[in-house]
Amino acid sequence: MAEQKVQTMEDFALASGISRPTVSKYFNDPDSVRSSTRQRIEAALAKFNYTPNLFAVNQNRKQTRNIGVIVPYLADPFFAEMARLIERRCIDAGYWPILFSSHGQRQMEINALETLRSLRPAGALIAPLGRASDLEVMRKFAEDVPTVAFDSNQDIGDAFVGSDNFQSIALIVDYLCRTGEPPCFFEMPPVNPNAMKRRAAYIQAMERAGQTPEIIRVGGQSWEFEAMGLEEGKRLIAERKLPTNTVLCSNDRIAIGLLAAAYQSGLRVGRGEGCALRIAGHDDHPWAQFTCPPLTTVSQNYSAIVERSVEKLFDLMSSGVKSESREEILFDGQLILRSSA
Amino acid sequence: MAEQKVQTMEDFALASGISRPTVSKYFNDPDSVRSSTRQRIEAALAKFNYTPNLFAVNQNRKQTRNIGVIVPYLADPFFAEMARLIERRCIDAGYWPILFSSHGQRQMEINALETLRSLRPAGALIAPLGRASDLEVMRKFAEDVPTVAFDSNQDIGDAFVGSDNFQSIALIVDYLCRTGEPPCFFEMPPVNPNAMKRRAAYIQAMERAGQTPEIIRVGGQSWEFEAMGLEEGKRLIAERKLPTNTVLCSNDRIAIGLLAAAYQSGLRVGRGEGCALRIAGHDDHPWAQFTCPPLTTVSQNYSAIVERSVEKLFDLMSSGVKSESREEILFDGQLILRSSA
DNA sequence: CTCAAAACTTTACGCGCGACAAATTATCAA
DNA sequence: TTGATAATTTGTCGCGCGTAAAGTTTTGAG
Repeated sequence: MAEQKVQTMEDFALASGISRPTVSKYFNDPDSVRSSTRQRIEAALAKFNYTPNLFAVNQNRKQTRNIGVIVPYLADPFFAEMARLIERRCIDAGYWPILFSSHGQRQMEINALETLRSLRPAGALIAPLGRASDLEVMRKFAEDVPTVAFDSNQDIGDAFVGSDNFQSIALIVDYLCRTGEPPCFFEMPPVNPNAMKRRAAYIQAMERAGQTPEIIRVGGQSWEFEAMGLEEGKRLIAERKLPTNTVLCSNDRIAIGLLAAAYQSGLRVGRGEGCALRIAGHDDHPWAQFTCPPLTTVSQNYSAIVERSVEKLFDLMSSGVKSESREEILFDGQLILRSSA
Repeated sequence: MAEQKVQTMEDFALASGISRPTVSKYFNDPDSVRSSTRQRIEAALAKFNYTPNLFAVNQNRKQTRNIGVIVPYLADPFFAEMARLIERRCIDAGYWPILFSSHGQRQMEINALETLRSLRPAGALIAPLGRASDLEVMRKFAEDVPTVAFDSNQDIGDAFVGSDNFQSIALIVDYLCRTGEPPCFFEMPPVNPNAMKRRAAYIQAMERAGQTPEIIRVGGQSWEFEAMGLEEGKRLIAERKLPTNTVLCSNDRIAIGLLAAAYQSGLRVGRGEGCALRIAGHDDHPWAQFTCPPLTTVSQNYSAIVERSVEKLFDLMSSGVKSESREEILFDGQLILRSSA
């Protein structure tokens, strides 16, 4: 079989005995051609292993099928998992997700936005860095590209999808108050609005329960939450500065660090007899089930958040009009009882 | 200021008073134009915020500046970290890394390769899934694109960069034998050659030390190593089937699961008095320092592996010729002593 | 000031494909 | 069989840019 090189759609059309425009139509929507034609094309496809040149395709299409996905920190399994779900969902819908990580750095986020823009994406799903974000740049981006924000509500994009921190934090505060000493609150660094909201939600929930809020304050902009939880935790334990024997951590990564600190300090964590400390988290991080002891926490509804984000984005993309009002969609968290609290 | 729309390079050239070919030259290499010209262009750039259309650029360039990066499982922080380092390195060198995750699935890896191919990348850095990989497809890909494989040595690509499992496993086996009961070996699922090599290395090291190898066998192709370590570990402990009081895990994620199993079974882990079990891992996973107790392990030289992979790829890209011999570059591991063993 | 080299401008072509209009052919119901 | 309709073919244009050739200007050394 003389396998001539089939590089262009022209070549392929010739080789398969179909005209180029029809082949083009097929690639845009396989169901738009007669089934007999489709079969002939697919037979040729199997033989020649041709793929349209994505650059040429996207240069000419009015709208590309690219969807940009930007997450603040890919080494955080929470975002890795979200990214995984989003990718799958987009691919299934016939789109091409392109993943960027800001790696916790302002400039990387800006770069990602610029690169993304030059790809003329049909839409974007963005979890902003938060305080480190350049909102100006992001707003300009969102003016041109349908954008859904998730996780961190920075008032950018045409919609936001995330968790209701006030509901979820209240849930676990109530649980902790009901089953033992009221919790103090181990903050995460104020990198994004979630940090602020969770703190406020904690205060609100404590006051409603008639308790005095106690907050372990944390500064900085670092995303190395585990290290922070460990170091700060060791110090607090050594200096006996923990206000109560129950600690609610602003997120699970902080809790993982604090669990390590407790272990290294010889404190037994849990809600049973002989335990000196209760530790709870927030997010239901993929590895919260493997900590020692397994972490009691509030789950974020990963799949619901992804599902609605993508759905909302597709709506925006197809409608074409910029809605004047920014929609905010919040999902409830769920109590995940394990043995750490 | 009448800000006319500057969309194309033509517009931009007109607006900045420079000819289009010169502008084009500037974007390809800012140093290739006279500095006075460069300043004029950059002044206009600040004013008009123009970016060349990536699709048009890449369609015409003989070689794009895209570099494909494929990892088997992005939710694994080891790969997340590797991806992060690779991305940074490529961007610094003026390339555009595009990240794909196979999510542990054969078909996703094939898709990634196909999508990547249609981006006509200048090169690719691939950590293959391993046994689940379609080697046929991968080899065909590597015929057309300069490819460096890392982490998992599947005999594809023009070079391989990774760790010397025989060196690293021997290191920790010797340490464990020297300081206590010789270790048994808790396998990872045989997803890739590393699994096989580490097992073989363990056997070799034990025999050289005059000890009898004891292997806890694991099957399947799952990438959920922690869950496997936890469940299998609980079973083994409950049924008292652990051959020795020292367990060397094939990687840190297995060890994290086993640590959780030990904790939940009430076994104290460590090398001190009153400890029932020693557990060691392999890789120096980003979170090995936060386990309870902190994990003794062998580190992989992340930065060296990344550095050499990227360097090797750039060599291949610039030389243009396919070297007839496949180079294999292995780095030594280093003993990381913490308190789990 | 002179002159060659370097940098620039002008002009033109082509990349691979989407999109469209007009002409042709295949399909299916009556 | 006929006609209407859907599907396909033919032909043609243009997307935004890289690239090359040929002509023009600028630069800097002597």
